[in-house]
Amino acid sequence: MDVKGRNNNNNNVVMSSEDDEMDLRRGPWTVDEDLTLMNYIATHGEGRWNTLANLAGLKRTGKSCRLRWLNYLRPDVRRGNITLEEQLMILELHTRWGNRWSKIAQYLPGRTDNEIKNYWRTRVQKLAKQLKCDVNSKQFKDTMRYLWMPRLVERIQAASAATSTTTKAVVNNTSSNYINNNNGVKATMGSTPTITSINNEFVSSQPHMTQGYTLENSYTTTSSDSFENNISTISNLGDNNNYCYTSFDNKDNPNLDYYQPSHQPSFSDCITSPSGLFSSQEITDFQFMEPNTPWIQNEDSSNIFWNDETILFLEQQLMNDTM
DNA sequence: AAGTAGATCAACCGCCAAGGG
DNA sequence: ACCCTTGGCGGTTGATCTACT
Repeated sequence: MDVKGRNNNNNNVVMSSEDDEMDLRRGPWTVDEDLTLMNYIATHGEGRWNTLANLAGLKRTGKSCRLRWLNYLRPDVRRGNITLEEQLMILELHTRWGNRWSKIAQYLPGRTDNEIKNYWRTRVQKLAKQLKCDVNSKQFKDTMRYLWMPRLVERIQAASAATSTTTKAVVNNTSSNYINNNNGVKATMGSTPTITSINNEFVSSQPHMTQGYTLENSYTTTSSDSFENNISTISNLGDNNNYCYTSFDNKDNPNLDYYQPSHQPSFSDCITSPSGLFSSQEITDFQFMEPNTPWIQNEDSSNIFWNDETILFLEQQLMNDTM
């Protein structure tokens, strides 16, 4: 991943006069800063971000450190395309909670609120614009619920059916990309530079990094939340048509008549992988799986969902509705 | 090859709530 | 009750990437 963002000009960081006095850095983080932050947190833990920034010797605000850690450096942050299942989950949760991105992110393992927010703004709002209606209008919401989401479920099934026969081969191919031993865990992505954890210390061989993540620790729930006990589980969608999309059970439960639940797996069953393609053991084998895997990037799943055919279809449906 | 427009997403901003003194 | 610090959130920006002409 390239270091990019605001004020990125060969690491020349723009500072306000106030920041200049404070000697605070802004703009894109350097690899050295990342390593400093990661190593400090590995040793001392997170929290008390302003103090942390000072003690770690980072010329950053506590807020900036917190954001960098939560959105980018955290080991369980997952990167890469939003999967079809995740898209469905986002649409579903957004109908329930609106723009409460952090809340939505809680149900998408490894995804940050920032990423979901970006997804929504760039994809969903774009589509609303293409359909010439307001993203918050009833018309658009109905279109999502009754047209997009069922269609998305179909596509998930279709994609899953196509890939299920090659799952094992994929596992074998992908696992060869990793080095995982007792001394260090290394994440690789083609020619992408790496950050390696050796004896609990992060080092970088090249000036960029990729993210590893563990799935099993990245999705948590609490028994006190009745909604979470009835969490919608969007998973196993391609499992011999035995897919499920179990509904929210609260009184303000959205109308989910676009799905056809066939069985109710346990919550943990449904979170081992977004598509349920791998067993728990197979997932465990990928402690540092790269994002570029078939069930994370369903052959550019965004295009499957947002292609011209789909847009045309939706436009026609909307036309019919308004006639 | 160069220019351009649109898409992406890391990072920042401002606001708010919680908690402690 | 008030002030200050901290953490968290949603909204926004803008540098970079990518696709297209």
